[in-house]
Amino acid sequence: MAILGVPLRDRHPSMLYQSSIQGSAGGPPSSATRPCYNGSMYYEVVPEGKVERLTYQYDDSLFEGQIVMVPLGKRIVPGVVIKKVAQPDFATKKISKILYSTPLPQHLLATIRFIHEYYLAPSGTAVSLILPNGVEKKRRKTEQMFGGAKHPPEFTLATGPVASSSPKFLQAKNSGDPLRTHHPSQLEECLTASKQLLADNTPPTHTNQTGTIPLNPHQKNALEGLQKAASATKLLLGVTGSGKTNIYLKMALNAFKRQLSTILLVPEIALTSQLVQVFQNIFKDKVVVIHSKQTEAERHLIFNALLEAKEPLVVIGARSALFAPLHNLGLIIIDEEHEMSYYQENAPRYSAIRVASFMAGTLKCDCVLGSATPTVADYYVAKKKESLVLLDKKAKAGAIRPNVKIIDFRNRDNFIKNRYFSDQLLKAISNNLEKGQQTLIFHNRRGSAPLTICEHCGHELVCPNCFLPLTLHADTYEMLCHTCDFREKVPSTCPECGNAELIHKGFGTKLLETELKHLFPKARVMRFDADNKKGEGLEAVYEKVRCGEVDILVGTQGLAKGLDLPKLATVGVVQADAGLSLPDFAAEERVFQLLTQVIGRVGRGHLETAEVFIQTFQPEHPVLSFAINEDYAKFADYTLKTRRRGGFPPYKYASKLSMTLKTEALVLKKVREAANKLASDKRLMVSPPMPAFHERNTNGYTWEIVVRALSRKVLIEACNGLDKNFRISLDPPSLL
DNA sequence: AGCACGCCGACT
DNA sequence: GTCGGCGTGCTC
Repeated sequence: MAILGVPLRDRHPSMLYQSSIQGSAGGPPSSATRPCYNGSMYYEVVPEGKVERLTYQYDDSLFEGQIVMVPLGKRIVPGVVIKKVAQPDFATKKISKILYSTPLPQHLLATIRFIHEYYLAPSGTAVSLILPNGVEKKRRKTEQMFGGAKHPPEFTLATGPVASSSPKFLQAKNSGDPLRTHHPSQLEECLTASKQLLADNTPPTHTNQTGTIPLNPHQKNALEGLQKAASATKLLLGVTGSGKTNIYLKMALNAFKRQLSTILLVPEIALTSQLVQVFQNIFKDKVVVIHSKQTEAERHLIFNALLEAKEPLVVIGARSALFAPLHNLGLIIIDEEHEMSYYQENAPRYSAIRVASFMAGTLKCDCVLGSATPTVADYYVAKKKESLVLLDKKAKAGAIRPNVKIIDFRNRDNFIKNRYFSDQLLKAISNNLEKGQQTLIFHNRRGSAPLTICEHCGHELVCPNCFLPLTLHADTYEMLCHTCDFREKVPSTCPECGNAELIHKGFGTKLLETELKHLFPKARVMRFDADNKKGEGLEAVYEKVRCGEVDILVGTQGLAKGLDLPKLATVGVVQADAGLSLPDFAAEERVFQLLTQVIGRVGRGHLETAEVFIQTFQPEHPVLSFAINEDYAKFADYTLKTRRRGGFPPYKYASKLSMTLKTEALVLKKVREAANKLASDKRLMVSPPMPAFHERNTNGYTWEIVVRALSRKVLIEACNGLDKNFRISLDPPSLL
């Protein structure tokens, strides 16, 4: 690749077999790229940080995408070489160090630019997404790094020589297989399939790969639909239990056979051990899991291995895994694509869905979005682009539709025995207790009581940092801020007037837990929410519930994801409309998603009957009936109509501009100024400035403007020239 | 992240 | 008229 150590061209050979991006974008004419032995060469580099491209000098040829260290102010920071340029008319500093001879894959360079232009984010923040923390650091030998006891379960060090071409520390661990301890689940067939595959002794490392993933006719249909879809990004709308995983596996295997890697994004890796297992059974040591428990050094080593990998891999991880430096990326799968965790809230504010879609377009590869409840915006786009594929048959024989009952919270006759739990729900719980079956109770508020006020003077207890109401936690006798974790002992008297008339209003999961323990003294009640002790994650709770150590599980919506409990007979939603009153265009959508997930927890064919009780103040709300009837299409039509009427996404592009300053007067002045300026453009729909949902914190006061336009280009242009104090959020998933 | 720059109030 | 507080923005 090089003569006398000098590369012949700016494109690394590893990029050549890939489809080139955007024609000739980037590369200078070949005459300019000829090696230059004594003169200086100049390169645009994007350093990490809130920075754009800066020009540096270097005495040798460099590849586009090479990772370097550059001086920036008084510091030396990592950066990425973007392209070679002519000598600029200003003084330049010298690139301090070359960190890797292998450059980043071309599609990631295009992605840096995309995030900058599409989200108005500084290019340097996009670079930070790609480079691991401490790329510049020397790391100890891998044996030491991965040999410790604290390393995560999915990884282990392969000690000694291994007859495999993959990097040693990427080897998947095969001991402690959760398959042996776990009960059947929605992934059962995949597990069976992968076991068969193992029995056939045809791991993908062998070239004469004959193993196949058995697909039922519906799945086969869906796969064909995906292959025929008009655009690179496709939406797989698959109901719970329809076997989307089989289709993911099949497509990843197809990519693998073509020597191409797959990235599989999941909302939270902690809840995904089964999915990881299924992929590891098929792809063995070619599976690389990226998760939040990895240390900086481990992540760095994985980055190195991916960058240098010569063979296809399957990378599984949360949002940030999308930026894995794979040179042969051939497929992106995003599971549960509606999840909020695919949006990054801090700079660069981006949607992993949109960025993945861009990457797929760039690489001309598939991007599959999977969900039973996709966002209506993604549904709308997929349908319009003829890239929507339905998978609506349950794969599992014997799966039943749960019996869903709506209970009117306003009718107190339904709540004679208890003010939070309807008589019907209580009856179902006692039935379950007799039969040794389990109950799941959902409520969206943590703590005991979300509001504490003085009856005498009306003073409300608020957090001194966030100015948000403090929540009573009766078990520890503390007042807690759910935003900044501030805590104090419950005051006996009002801090304002000194009166002892403090009362606690509303109810949270801790209160419900206490109530249930009262109502069913013999039952084993457990609570799961963000207040659980460290180390007592969902997996641990899940295991306890599975083993039958718990009769009633109370929790927030975090519980709704991924649980598969064979003895679960009843699910209760304490107040289903809690989210409907939020002043946000996506509020109904999130309630629909939650209810659908909740209903999906039961009726998986383990028991003959399954019941869901939905208590609500708005029993006639259409979103409830769409969820109960499991009718996504009707829900989407209804929601799209209201979006069109209100001028919200996907019919208009939206941007939220927020500014935080020391004094209210100052923000107000600046925000009004900007709003007036924006309003002069008739193509824009500008909301009057509003105080933010979290109006006040220690940094000052926050106000917001929402700007909408039919054209995204118009919106971008309008947002581009604004006051630098604005935080710009384009296509925000929520306007709260 | 660190530093220069500049704008405003307090003081020689 | 000068010193120094800190808020703003640049770093090739």
